[in-house]
Amino acid sequence: MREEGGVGVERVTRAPGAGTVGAPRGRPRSERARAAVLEAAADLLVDGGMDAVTMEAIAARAKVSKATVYKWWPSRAHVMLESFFSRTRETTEVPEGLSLEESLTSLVAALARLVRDTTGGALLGDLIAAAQSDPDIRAALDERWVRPRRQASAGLLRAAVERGELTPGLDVAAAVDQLFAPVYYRLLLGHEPLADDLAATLVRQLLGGLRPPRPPRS
Amino acid sequence: MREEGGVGVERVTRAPGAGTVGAPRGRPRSERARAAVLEAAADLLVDGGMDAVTMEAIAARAKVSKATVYKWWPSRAHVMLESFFSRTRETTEVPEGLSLEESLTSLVAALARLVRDTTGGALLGDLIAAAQSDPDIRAALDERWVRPRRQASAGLLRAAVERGELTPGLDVAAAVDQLFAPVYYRLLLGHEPLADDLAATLVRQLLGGLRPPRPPRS
Amino acid sequence: MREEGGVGVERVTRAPGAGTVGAPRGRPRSERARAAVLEAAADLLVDGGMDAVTMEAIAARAKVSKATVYKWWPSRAHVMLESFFSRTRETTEVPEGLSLEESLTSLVAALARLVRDTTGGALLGDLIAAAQSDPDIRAALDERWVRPRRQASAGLLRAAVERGELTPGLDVAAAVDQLFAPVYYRLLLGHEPLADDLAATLVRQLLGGLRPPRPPRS
Amino acid sequence: MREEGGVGVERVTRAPGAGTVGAPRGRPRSERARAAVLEAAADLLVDGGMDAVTMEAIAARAKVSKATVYKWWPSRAHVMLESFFSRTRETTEVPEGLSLEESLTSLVAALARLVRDTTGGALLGDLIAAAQSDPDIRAALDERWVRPRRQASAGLLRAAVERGELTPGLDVAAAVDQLFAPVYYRLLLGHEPLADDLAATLVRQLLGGLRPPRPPRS
DNA sequence: TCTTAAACGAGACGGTACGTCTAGTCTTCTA
DNA sequence: TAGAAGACTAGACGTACCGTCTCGTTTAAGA
Repeated sequence: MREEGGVGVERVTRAPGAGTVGAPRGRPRSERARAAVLEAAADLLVDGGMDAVTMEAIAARAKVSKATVYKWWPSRAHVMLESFFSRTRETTEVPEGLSLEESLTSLVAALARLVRDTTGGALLGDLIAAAQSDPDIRAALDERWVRPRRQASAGLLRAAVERGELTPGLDVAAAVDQLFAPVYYRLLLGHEPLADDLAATLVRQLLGGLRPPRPPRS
Repeated sequence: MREEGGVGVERVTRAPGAGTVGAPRGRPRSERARAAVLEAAADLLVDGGMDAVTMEAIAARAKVSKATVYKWWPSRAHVMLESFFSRTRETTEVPEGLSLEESLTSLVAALARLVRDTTGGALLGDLIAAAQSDPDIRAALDERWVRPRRQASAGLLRAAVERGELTPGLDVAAAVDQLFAPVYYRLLLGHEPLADDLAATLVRQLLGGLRPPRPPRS
Repeated sequence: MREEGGVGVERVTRAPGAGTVGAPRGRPRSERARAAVLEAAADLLVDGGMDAVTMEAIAARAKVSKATVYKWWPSRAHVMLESFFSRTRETTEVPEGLSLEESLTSLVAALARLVRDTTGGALLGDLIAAAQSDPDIRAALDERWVRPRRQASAGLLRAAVERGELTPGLDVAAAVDQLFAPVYYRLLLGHEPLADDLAATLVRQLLGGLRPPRPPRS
Repeated sequence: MREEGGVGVERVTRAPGAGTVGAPRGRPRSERARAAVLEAAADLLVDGGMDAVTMEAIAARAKVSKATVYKWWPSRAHVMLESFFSRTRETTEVPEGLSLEESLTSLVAALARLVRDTTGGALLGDLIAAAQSDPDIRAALDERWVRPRRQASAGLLRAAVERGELTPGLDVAAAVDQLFAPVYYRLLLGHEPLADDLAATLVRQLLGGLRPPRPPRS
């Protein structure tokens, strides 16, 4: 029932191959319906919490038939997934000419702002929750969200190692987690606020370590 | 309706206070039913996933009336919460005589083992998921799970600062997150395995930092 | 589990046998509880309808334990049955010295007044309803309510036949029904009101027939 | 919520009026489901008594979802009501050319046979019982069952009065009750059997009265 | 006075049905 | 062919009442 192995968010209506494919037969997919569904899902989440986001409610709010929703998204989590990506045009790129510390801080801070200041935060939390019981969601989150961001940071770290700026024995995956995991952790548990300077603190503490700076030499 | 602000797991049948409290009236609560429910919830979770843990299924498996389940737990998440705590007799204590690094590693490793090797891992993941839409669960998790563990580590760190072993400018909360959050993160997203040496790596990298050991002196 | 074949309303606490039986051991039955239950049942019926008369509600309203109710009455219908009889001290006797027509009218009118003007009406309707699915109730109603009243009227009719006042070919049972059934019918269906002169009309029409008073003589 | 004042049994799918009404949108109602429910209800009643007719059991036996049953009938009594009418195609018409006595006997006997010999008897008894606590049922029974039958008989009686065959002072409503109420009475209480000749007896006794035929004239 | 025994209150328990809700699917007509 | 409308099956939800049970407490009569 699930085609193409997982969560296809961007569906290609026609194959863009070389040969003339001919116009797609029949009524084309309604762009209005697609957008309305994604917006309805986000709206419902924001002002009713996760439990309010039912397929029924999405269809009703988007003024779309339930069958139409099911036709294009296999579950409500998939709707939220696409809704999340469609409104999160956040980039993983980093400005040129920054120091390692500045670059990493920029990436972590971008995530923290997204989580704290936009509806994307709630969406993301609920998606991670949904991932606990839906492997499909978990895979999609990993592929399309976690992995790209981790790779960006991992790339910076590896380059720094090669430049001799970081220690060669570095466990890159663990280091990346030590920068980003706290943000997710605070999103999900809420035990501490996501302060403005959190990103800088995380980067500083990780790069520099927690030991005292340097015993004054005589 | 709920006493003592949220999820009471240990219910005191009679206050052992000074004054005579009087015997509890009526048929006493069935300990058998209580235990069966908690076990049924854990069993269902393990061999059917989160979606299999319905109140209906819990009652059926525990051979207990649905009304009895609802009488003592307001939602399935509360059942799982108590189930989790009742089978997680994990301690936050740390052996005496260990170095700071060893102590922290011990704590992180204990969490990683719990998450990776016991049913507590799945329970914990689902509880964090449930916390996204249930403030009651979130509060209970924070109070009874997150906070005690964080305080244990934070205590160690603060003591080390006072001993001069760690830098005074330390952001303790952030540091604790940098040690533990990666474990939760990997539990929830599964992007990387919870390797045996992860705890040691996390502690080493945070305490020592990522910079090369000794800048070559001319 | 049901002793003495059906609905025993008056329970004999001690056997009145020849020998002195001695007082019954233990705490005697609480007359207060008994009365409170019967009253609670009637009250609930009156101001909440049949559906409001649950064993739970009866016990609560009577401030009596549910177990106590079940100890003395096997079902709510039995409670209502006893409640009905205990507050219906209506007699089947007829004053001396009345004509047949007057006697019958008196009996029918007494029933009509009971049904129309007292809470006994609602009770009786609900008991007949309950009798449709509970043979126990049906038997009790027949034995303790229907039969005595029918026998009183049937006796009057049979005596009149013997006096030559009524036709010998009379079907007494059918005649009794033709006098009383309309009252029950109107109670249960409510298609026509229970007018004051109904009893007189029923008796007159049945005794005298519907044909014109005097066939025109040539 | 209920249209057309109560229990609508025959639902008009489309108004056949002058204006074009347009086809009904959506999937049409399943006739199979409707019939199965009605039959299941009757079957359950017959071989399990009134208490066996639960919505749950009806749905299960009809192999229909509970939601579907609730969608079309607000209570089990409504199901039984429609079930009763759908299988009771009994008429109120009377053959031409019969005497008044024969006509009335025919009507009463038809009712008695229905009550005694078909499943309609039990259905009817339970509907009258249900009417005691559900005004909706009471109204439906009155409108669709009691009233039409009473009017048929009342018409015959009134015509006879006009022909001079019956006394002008006749209370028609009471007379009709004296013919039919005994049948209902015996159905509900069961104190006497519904004998074959009951109808004839009731009619004869009412029309002719109970007094001896005619005192022999010298 | 003390023992014994039944009735009583409170209330937890295993069940069953309730009536509602959402998930998904299916069927029909319309655009 | 997509979409809208909406009926359908399946099954969990949380509640209410059922009738039973297990306590501790009362209230008498008998020892």
